[in-house]
Amino acid sequence: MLKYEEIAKELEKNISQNELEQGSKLPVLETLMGQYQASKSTVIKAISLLEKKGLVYQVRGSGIFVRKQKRKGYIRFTNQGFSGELRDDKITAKVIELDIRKPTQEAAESLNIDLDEDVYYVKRVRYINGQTLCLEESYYNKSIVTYLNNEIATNSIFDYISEALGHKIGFSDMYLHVNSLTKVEAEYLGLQEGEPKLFVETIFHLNNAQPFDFSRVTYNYQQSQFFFQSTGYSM
Amino acid sequence: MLKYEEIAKELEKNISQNELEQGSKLPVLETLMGQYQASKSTVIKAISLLEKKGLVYQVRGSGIFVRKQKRKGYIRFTNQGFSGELRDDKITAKVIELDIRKPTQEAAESLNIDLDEDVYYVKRVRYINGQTLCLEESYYNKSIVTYLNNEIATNSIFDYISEALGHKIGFSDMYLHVNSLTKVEAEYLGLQEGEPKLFVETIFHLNNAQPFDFSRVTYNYQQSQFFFQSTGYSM
DNA sequence: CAGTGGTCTAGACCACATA
DNA sequence: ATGTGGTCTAGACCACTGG
Repeated sequence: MLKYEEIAKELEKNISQNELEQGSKLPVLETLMGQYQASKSTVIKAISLLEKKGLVYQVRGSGIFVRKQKRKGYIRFTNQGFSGELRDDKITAKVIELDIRKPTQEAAESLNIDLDEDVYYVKRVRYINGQTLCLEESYYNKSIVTYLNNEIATNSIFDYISEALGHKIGFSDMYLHVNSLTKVEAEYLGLQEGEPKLFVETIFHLNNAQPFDFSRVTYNYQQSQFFFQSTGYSM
Repeated sequence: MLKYEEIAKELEKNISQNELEQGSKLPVLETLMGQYQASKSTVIKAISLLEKKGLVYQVRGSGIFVRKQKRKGYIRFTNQGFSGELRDDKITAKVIELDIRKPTQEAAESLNIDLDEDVYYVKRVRYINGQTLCLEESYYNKSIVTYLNNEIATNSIFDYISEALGHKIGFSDMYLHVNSLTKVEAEYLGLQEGEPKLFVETIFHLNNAQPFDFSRVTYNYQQSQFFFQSTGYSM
């Protein structure tokens, strides 16, 4: 673990342990430099990381202050997308389908493969604290995600890909829509046809930019309360 | 303008002018250092900025590559929220109401003011390329935003706040829901009652963390196609 | 104008990707 | 093994805030 990550982690721990309120001032840079035996740049880098996460805000010439989320019960939406953060809640999944097949046109384009290449297709319903959260269909490029089974799909597929298969997950592109539930979708989510839905398509890439997963997710609007922190207004 | 911002701007210009494809490799760091007469750290900082914007991705030990958006016609959703980016399209606004009043309970809490303090209330419909984009209600803390009129509200209120009033806009907290349109909302947006909507509440803060604007925005789902780029998967 | 955060540099050294 | 990106440092200097 890098030094600036270490420092960021420590600071984060201090903030939550001491239950610092919004607006609380952190120690000045020089103090932090001494405390963590690090150079100014390194400390600033650590703090910028926290700023990116939405935990602090910096005011030039004044100080570094704690930032807090006002409302509770919202799913945090970060630069990693939702899924990276859902680990905090009790998320479970039920696998509905899992097989090897040929991709749809859209999946093939998104994954940058031919229509006759194999993909793992996974259809799951995910639950948050016992309620249906979303219906998910995913297409994994089989030449990258070489094996999948029911047990893996019931837990975190991404953990498996990075830990067991040793792939490094990189960036992703998300496309969001709002629309009405089809009959089939409504049944899976325990809702009524025509009720609203949040529909998110995501293309996940490896570290080296190769797409390995194309997913189409329909969210239960009753559980879909998202929180998003923006940082800085420039231009 | 800072040196690393300058470099980032130049690089961005080069990417778009040369129409570089996804995966194109940028010159190596040493070249860029020479080209812009800057130190390694400064160049890296510039590139990190571009990475944050979703324009490039970096692969350690390999290079820096161009990243491109696959689908067209989506509104980009960045760390600045939507509005920061909407400038590219033809956005217009029609003011429906504009007056000084007392805040609602929710607005008072969000703005951190008392129920008997004054706010500017603005209700607008915004259009994108002639179509209704959203219905927006905003509450501005009058002790900060001391004056507003119809003309300002027809254009960009935020430009006015930062340029004419000299305030520095800082971070914001956004809360997203999906739900169904009420009859009134549907009328403003030219849709039917019960159709889906994306509903976003945002608290905007100044540089010094003081909230100055609480807004409630209902989006026309037909125009609400958002694009979001995530960077990096850690933890 | 004092206090504090932020930029920028040169250079040592490290970590990863690719062949 | 080599090329390439990234961390880290010490210190000079700059920019903003607030009394």
